[in-house]
Amino acid sequence: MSMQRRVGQTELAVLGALSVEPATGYAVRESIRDVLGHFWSESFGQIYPALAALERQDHVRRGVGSRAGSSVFTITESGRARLLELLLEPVHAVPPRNGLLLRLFFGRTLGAQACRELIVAARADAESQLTDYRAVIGELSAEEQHAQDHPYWLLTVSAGQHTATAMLEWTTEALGVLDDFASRPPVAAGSRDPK
Amino acid sequence: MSMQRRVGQTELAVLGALSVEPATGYAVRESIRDVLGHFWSESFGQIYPALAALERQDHVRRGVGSRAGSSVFTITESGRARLLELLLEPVHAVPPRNGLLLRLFFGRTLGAQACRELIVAARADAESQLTDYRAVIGELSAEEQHAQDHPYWLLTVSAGQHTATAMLEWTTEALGVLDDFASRPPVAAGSRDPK
DNA sequence: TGCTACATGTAACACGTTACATGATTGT
DNA sequence: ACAATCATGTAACGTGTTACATGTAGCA
Repeated sequence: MSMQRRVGQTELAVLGALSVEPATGYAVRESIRDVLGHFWSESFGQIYPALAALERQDHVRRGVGSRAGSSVFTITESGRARLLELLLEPVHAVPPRNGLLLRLFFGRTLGAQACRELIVAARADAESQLTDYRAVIGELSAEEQHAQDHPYWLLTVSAGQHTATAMLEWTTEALGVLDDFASRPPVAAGSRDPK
Repeated sequence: MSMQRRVGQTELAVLGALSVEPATGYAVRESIRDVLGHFWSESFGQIYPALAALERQDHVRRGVGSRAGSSVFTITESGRARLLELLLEPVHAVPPRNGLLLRLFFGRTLGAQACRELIVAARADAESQLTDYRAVIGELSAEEQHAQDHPYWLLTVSAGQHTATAMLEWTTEALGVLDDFASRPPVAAGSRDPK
């Protein structure tokens, strides 16, 4: 009944980050960006208020940091319980908003050339993602700290790899389709059967 | 310099929908839901203000509908120009927020069983999507109206198929990994090499 | 000396959903 | 008569980003 402010998913991400190790707000954002970056993001504008709220509820405790004025937050027992509670909550599906596919859908208006460029960019994107994933796997195998977490972390990387590979294959196919178009004489107004 | 209200991507989706055929606000939402549903969504709260703004800028024109009080919006020439302009704008990448992968990342805390359930649900999701895509392709080949658009529309469906297939394959792999865990005796505290 | 990275926080803004208020039309 | 669907619009709310204001610490 206590009207708790909903910080929603941010609370989960922040508590999760702190469950790995204590950190400043700044460092929380860094680790979310660097470690969860492929499937999650948070901004300072969310993180600091979330930390303040978590502190009020005693889910994290504020300690003095190495630098003047900086605070190191540590997750409490009640924070770990809260984290589990949040993890067990149903996944809130975000409504899809894919700007690339939206543009492609109106490809006739946009023009085949511009579509081609969009797909080429998507292809480059998928390739650079795959490079990133390989690097992440390398870093992961070369660390002993959180060995028990590794199988789960690798699962999330694998999801990214599957998705990026799928995008790569799709762009190849799509470019083929588009090239077939380009090689066909344009049918401006009337392509009805000539009786 | 005219301080135009940013309706952003909604403007693009609405103009796009109206570029196919004139429609009421209600019908615009229906077609966005039914046709672009796999990669886009809009709510009434966005659509009606967007239509009003487009009308003010003369990008659409309001006509009387078949029902009392209903308005049928038709895209104007300036509206088509605006649509092309919006289509040419760079794709605004949305920051990633994948609740499934976030939970999986903290799988050690969440527990192997709950992770399994999440993945099974994701699998069912991917399968139902694939069924949908096949149905969409069927409907598409059985219509002559917008034949010139079909290649582009099929491209967006193909993207969905590639992604859903990738998810399906990933879930299979992930369940395998998780089952390997479960069959191993749990290592609660000390798994250091026994000297 | 000055740049960059570390660090905290707030305020303004943009965006999007949900719920609400209202009513006509169609079919049973 | 009543339910479902079509139809329009607004208001409240939640959430998330960006920009701003402020300052410290390390290093070249």
